[in-house]
Amino acid sequence: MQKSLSRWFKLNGRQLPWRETNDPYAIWLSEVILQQTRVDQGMSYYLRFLDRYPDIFALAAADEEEVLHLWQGLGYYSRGRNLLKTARRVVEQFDGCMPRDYKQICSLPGIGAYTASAILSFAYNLPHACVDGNIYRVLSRLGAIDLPIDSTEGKKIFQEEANALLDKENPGLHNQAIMELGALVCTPRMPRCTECPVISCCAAYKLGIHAELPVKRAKPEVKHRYLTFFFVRLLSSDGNCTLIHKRPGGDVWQGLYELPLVETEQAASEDELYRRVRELLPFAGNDALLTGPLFSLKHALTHQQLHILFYFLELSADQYTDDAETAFKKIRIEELDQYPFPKPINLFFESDLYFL
DNA sequence: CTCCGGTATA
DNA sequence: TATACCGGAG
Repeated sequence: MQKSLSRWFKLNGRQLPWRETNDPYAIWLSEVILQQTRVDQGMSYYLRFLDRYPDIFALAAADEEEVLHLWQGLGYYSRGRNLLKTARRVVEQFDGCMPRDYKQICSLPGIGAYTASAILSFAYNLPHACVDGNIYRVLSRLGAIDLPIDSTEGKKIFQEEANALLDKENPGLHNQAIMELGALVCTPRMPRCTECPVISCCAAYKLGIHAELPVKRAKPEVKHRYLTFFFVRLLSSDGNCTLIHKRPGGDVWQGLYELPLVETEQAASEDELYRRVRELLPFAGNDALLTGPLFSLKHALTHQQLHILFYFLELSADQYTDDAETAFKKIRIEELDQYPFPKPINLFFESDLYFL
C-alpha cells in the first residue's frame, strides 16, 4: 500500500513550487493560500507573494494594506490578515523560525489542525498526519467509512485513521501523496478508479459504493409548516370572550397557549380553511364569518419554517356550548395577558389588529 | 442556482 | 455545535 502509493506519487505527482522546497516559510505561505483554494487559482498568488516577500522578515515588515492588495481576488481575506499577524509573531516570538511544536504552531493566527500538520510534516518531516478534504475522501473510500466527515465523531475517526496510516519514515511525502491521489484520481465525481494505485485496498470500490462516499451530515432540511390561527370573538352579555388552547408536548411551544389552530402542509386555500375551521369548531355552524388574514408572519426555528396567518372569527355566545369545551378554554379577552403565548401570537396581539 | 472548504468565533 | 468568511465550479 505505502509502496504503490509512493511509487505512484513519484511518477504522477505534479511538480509544484512549494514541493521543491523545505523552507517552512514558503510551505506555510502555500498552505494558507491553498486553504479553500485550487492550485491553479492559488499558484500566481504564491509566486507573487514569494517574489514580493522572499522571507518571513520581509513579510513581517509589510503593511496590511499592501498584503491585502496582493491578496485581492483570492477571497477569505482574513487569511491575508492572519498571514501578516503570524509573520510578525513568528519574527517577534520565534526569531523568524516557524515553531516545530504542534501546539505552538496551532496557536498562530490562521493555522489550524490541517495547516499545522502540513507544515510540520512537509518542512520538518515530523510525523503528523494531515486531514483535508482530499484525505477525507480517500480515507472514507479506502475503508468504506460512512461516518459523516463533518460530524464531531467523524472528524475524530478520520484523524485516527490518518494517524494509523501515516508512514512515519516519510510523513511529508506520505501526506502529499494521499492528497495528490485525492486531487488527481480519487476525485469527488467520476473517480479514476482504473488508474488508482491502491484500488486493491479500496473497500468502497469492492463494494461498489465509492460514488456514495464521503458522507456528509444530512443538513437538517427545513420543514415548512403552515399554521392558521383563529382569533374567535364570542359576543355575550358578560363581555367579549375568546378561545385558547394549551399546546401538548412533542412539538414546538410545549405547554404554552395558542389560539384555535388549523395546520396544513401547504398554504391552505380559503375553502380548505372554512372546511377545517368547521371541523375544529363544530359549534360555529355553517355561517361562520371568517375575516382575514389579518396578520401574517414567518417564524424561523432551527429545523422548521413556520408560515403563520391570523384570521378573525366572530360568533354569538349562544353558538358556543360547554360540552364542546374539551379542547378549548373560554376566557375573557382582557385575561389574555395572564396566559403564556408563543412569540408569533404575542406579536399578533401587539399588532392591535385583533381589536378590529 | 447550489455546493465546496479550513479557521475563527460565539 | 453552528455559522461566517469568499470565490470558483458544476
